[in-house]
Amino acid sequence: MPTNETALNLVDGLFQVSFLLQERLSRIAAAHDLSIVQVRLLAILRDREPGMLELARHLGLKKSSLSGLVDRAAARGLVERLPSPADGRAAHIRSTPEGRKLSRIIERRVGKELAPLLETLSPTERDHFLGALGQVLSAAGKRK
Amino acid sequence: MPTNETALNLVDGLFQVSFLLQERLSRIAAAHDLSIVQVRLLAILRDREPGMLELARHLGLKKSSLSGLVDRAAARGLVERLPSPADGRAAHIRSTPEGRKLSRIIERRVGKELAPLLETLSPTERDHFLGALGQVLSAAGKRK
DNA sequence: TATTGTTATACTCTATAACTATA
DNA sequence: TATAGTTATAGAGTATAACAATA
Repeated sequence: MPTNETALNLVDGLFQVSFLLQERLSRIAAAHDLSIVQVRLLAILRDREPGMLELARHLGLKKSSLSGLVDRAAARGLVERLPSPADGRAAHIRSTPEGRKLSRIIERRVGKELAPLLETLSPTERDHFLGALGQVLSAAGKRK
Repeated sequence: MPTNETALNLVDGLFQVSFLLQERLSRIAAAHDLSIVQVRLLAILRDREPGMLELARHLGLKKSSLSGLVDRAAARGLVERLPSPADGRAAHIRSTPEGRKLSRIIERRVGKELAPLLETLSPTERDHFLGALGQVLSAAGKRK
């Protein structure tokens, strides 16, 4: 069954690439004293000011886990808590200029490190690759 | 520059898929009271009996980090330490039958959960996808 | 009562530095 | 001296459960 064979190898290859990306990102983040989850936090806050619950959902965390995460980011001046005008219980989280700057630095650095890994692919191959990734995300409901 | 555009989207798409995989794996592992790193540990031990340093290198960890990791896995009866006959300082780590069984269960479960995400791709698309992943790994030096 | 968020507590994971035992 | 591994210690990240304040 060659089809199943490919499917199996695909799962394997996907995880190998996934771990590769996580390692690279982790190393780059660590060079700026950040963890992967802090990088994700800053990335989300680049175009949003969500509440704690919404942020927890985006990151797949419990709200209590997020409290500490935001505490540590806030202590470093990367994010700040804003009281919600509409709801006295709620807080909105906003990244500071320094937080956004750091996020951009990380993003650029990651792009620069990963570019060589993609340059061996022809433009056509890249298009197909991107298409396949899109289909996977779509099938997972991560894209409309 | 459409080529750079695709490259940028590719990095983005790769990370989206990567986080998707990590979340799925994490959830499946957690259902068996395992972390991702414990799953990786058991996977490595499926066909090897490495020493602590070699294991640390495979996992990208410091040897001291590995001590605790192996401690916890051993306490659950998933792995065991064997004295090295050749070197009195060294230990070899071996997975127990239960550890190997658990590793197979996780692997099957992951395959079953991810299969639907790949079924939307045609056999040809899968081949191309697998080829692209292989090229990325190759460029990263993760493959000969 | 229900919801938003924090706090208390406990555990895993990781690192650095110091240590033990063997080579 | 050098190497394989453990231990001590510290901090991040996560979860559950209990709590406070507001809706």
